[in-house]
Amino acid sequence: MARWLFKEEPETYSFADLQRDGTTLWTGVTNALAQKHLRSVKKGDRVFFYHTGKEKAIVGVMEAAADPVPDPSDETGKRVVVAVKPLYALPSPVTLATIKADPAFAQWELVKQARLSVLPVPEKLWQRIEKLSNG
DNA sequence: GCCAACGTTGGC
DNA sequence: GCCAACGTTGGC
Repeated sequence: MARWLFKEEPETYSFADLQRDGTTLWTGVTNALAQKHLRSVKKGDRVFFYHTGKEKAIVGVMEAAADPVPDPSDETGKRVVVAVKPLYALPSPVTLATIKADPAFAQWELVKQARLSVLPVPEKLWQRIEKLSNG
């Protein structure tokens, strides 16, 4: 099972919105590298929900509810979207500042490439974030 | 509000 | 097909 991080502005769609809806289609990813990552997602993969913008923190965990499917709104037929469902909110959000302060994350794309909206999370980093969240 | 990073566009 | 110019994004 692979692990990922998806970014979204909470003003646009927050983790609370996802918990309310029960499931949603993760759409609007247009960047080529982000799309490449998105196509690699498999049903059952775990995904961190990162609130970008003002908040800049990982706030929850969700799960890919299905494999990626073609984006119906994309005429080229090359883009995909992924259905996700919420699993649980993190005990406490893990902020970007916390992540940047920890050398373990120095090589991670979240830090190195700020504008990437879909990125893989190495297993060790995932566990470290869960640990940071638990205090 | 500014600026750096990066992606995209358009002229050649 | 290259690359400069431009626009957008996201962090500070």
